[in-house]
Amino acid sequence: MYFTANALARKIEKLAQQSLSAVDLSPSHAYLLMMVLQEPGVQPSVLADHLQLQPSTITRLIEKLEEKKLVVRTTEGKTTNVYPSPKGKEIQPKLKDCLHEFYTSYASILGKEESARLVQNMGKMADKLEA
Amino acid sequence: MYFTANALARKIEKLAQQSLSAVDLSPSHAYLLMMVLQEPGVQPSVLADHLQLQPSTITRLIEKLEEKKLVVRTTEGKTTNVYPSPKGKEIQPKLKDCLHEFYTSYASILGKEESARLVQNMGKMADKLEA
DNA sequence: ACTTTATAATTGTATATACAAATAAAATGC
DNA sequence: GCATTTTATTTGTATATACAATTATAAAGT
Repeated sequence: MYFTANALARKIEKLAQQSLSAVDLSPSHAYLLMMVLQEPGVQPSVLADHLQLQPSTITRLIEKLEEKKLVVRTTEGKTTNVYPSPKGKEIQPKLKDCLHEFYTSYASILGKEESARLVQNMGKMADKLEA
Repeated sequence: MYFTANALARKIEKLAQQSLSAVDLSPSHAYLLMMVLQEPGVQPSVLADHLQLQPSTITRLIEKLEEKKLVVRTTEGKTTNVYPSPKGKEIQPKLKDCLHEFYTSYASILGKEESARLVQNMGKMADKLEA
């Protein structure tokens, strides 16, 4: 179980990286940017929740995207909002294409239904391990 | 898919860590040591193969176990052999218990059959992603 | 209103893993 | 039998993520 779960995660990661090479973003960065584009002003805590990553990790990801001038951060009191920059908005279509390519590439390898089922099962398992 | 696979891997990792706290080893170290105990003199390349990790990662894991005096390495020509140390042999029963506890803990959460099926499916998927 | 507690985000540091380059030895081709 | 290629391992460096501690602010209790 331990190895299988990890090996799969690493292989999926690799596949995603390949699909995303056109936008020069790691999978996590790409999904984070996607969320910011879909929900401008979203807070880090919300991102952490959706992406299932620790807040500190989110901070680091945002920093990287800020360096690349793809997002901007504004802080007001204890809350921070993350917005897409013009450059970030610009690459949205390309990004969407890449993410879709990632989907089709694993779906073609595993089959649409089978991959959907696997995702569902893994999710169920992850949920149960929550507690 | 991307997040689910990663989230699951991280949660499994955590669960394994908890089970292994009694032997103070990370899951990877524990499984590597287990393999060395079962096959004394095993080569890094074989370990890399079985544990599905890069050779460089195996080297790093062995280094750590050597520091802890749990294994020893001998090099002859271009091949290296890894053997358990007396201390390594000593903790074998405890290690076995911990790994079994890890198994029972996820099996109890997910059900025996369901977890077996998931492992199988993830493995199949990982294999297909090989190429 | 002031103290206490809870929440949001960040920073410092650590771990796991990988890739690419370096070494070194063995195997192969001619 | 030497030159070339392949194989095994290690080293240097980079990335992703986490945990624990810190900071800063807001909320709640009295």
